[in-house]
Amino acid sequence: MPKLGMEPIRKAALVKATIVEIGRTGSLDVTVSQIAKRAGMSSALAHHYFGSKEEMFLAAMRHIMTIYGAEVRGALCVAQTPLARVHAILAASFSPTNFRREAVGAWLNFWVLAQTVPEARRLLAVYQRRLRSNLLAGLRPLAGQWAEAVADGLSALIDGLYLREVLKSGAPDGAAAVAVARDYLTAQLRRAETE
Amino acid sequence: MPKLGMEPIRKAALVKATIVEIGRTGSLDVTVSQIAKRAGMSSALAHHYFGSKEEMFLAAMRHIMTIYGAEVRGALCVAQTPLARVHAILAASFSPTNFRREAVGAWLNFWVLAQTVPEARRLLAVYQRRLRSNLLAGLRPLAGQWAEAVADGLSALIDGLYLREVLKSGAPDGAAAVAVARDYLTAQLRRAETE
DNA sequence: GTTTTTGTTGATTGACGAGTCAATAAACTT
DNA sequence: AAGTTTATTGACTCGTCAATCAACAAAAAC
Repeated sequence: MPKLGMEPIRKAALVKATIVEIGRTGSLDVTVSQIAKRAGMSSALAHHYFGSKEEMFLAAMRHIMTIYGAEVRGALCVAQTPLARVHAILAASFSPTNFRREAVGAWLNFWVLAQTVPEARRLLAVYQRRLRSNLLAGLRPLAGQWAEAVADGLSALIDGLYLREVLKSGAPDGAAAVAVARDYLTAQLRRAETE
Repeated sequence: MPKLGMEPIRKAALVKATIVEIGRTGSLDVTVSQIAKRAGMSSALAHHYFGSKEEMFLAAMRHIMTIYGAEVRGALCVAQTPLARVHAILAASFSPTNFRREAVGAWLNFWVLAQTVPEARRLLAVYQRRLRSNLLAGLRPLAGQWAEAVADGLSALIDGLYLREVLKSGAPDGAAAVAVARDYLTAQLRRAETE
């Protein structure tokens, strides 16, 4: 049976299954067996490819971040004006993808993981730096010397709005979140103009 | 040995121990035995007073919320002007209390819990409504018809800034978070004035 | 064609943990 | 004084689970 070159396929399947299982249970309390079963293999094989459960979590985290990063890049490359670039980031941050159960479970639990696992914290820091620099690229032409302050506020607001949307009862409303974020942006830009 | 009237004492000790253990491990992966040991009793007794571990978590969550609520009330009652009231809420939200390891662990993990445990979600909704109404009381005289929008943005910003501060490497900086939030407030109020 | 590398799993190990139970003992009730 | 309620725990049940290992199979290398 052994086809060669299975490693990347198996690993990808495990990463996907890990994210699905975290989404299903809403916590990191998922067993390697559950993950392996969903990925169509034995738990021993999962341990063979990733040395431990923690490695699986970290790989899953990397994958979630990669997807988010790709979405942002995709939205950015069609944006022509600085303002459009910022709007594109907002749209990508509150896209339906990010509100899927698996993504929500992943983000919330990765925040928990980042408290204690240095590698998880590092990954989160990378994401935050990238978001900030993407925002800055759009904001500098718009807000000049205030660009940094606006970028800091806006990136925190993005996380906060996301948290609100995913934890409120009822379906999350990405459009509403975008509206609040744009409102913040408008207020800050108007101030930057008049000062 | 059996003194009567131990129930409230034991329960309080267990709640406190639960929060400490969650803070110590950074996750909900704490055993009833660990909690009971820290609270100075057997795990059987812990099960006797709270029927299950989940009940302990929920009691801990209620306790954290109560403390936060008390801090906000305390700060509010010395504030004379509407603006001072909003500032008081910001100060309370980013007080050193909330940046203690135990509080951080509690909040992050309660967000995770709120995904799947209805009672946890309810408690979080109560906290959010209270925060919003406290903000509104201060904002209405300042922002008039825009008060609601500003309150929504500000409360999300509070959560987002908290998340950033606790997950960044290095000690959290409450003052910096307050500064960003005040900045947002200033920008929104200026706009409300001129429109 | 034998050796090495890669893929794969069933079975096992060794540990831990939530919740229950029976038993003990002190304090209140009648 | 007998009975009831409250406090308390050691021991136990029943289950789970991460990680390892031995073994087998097929492809590649030599």
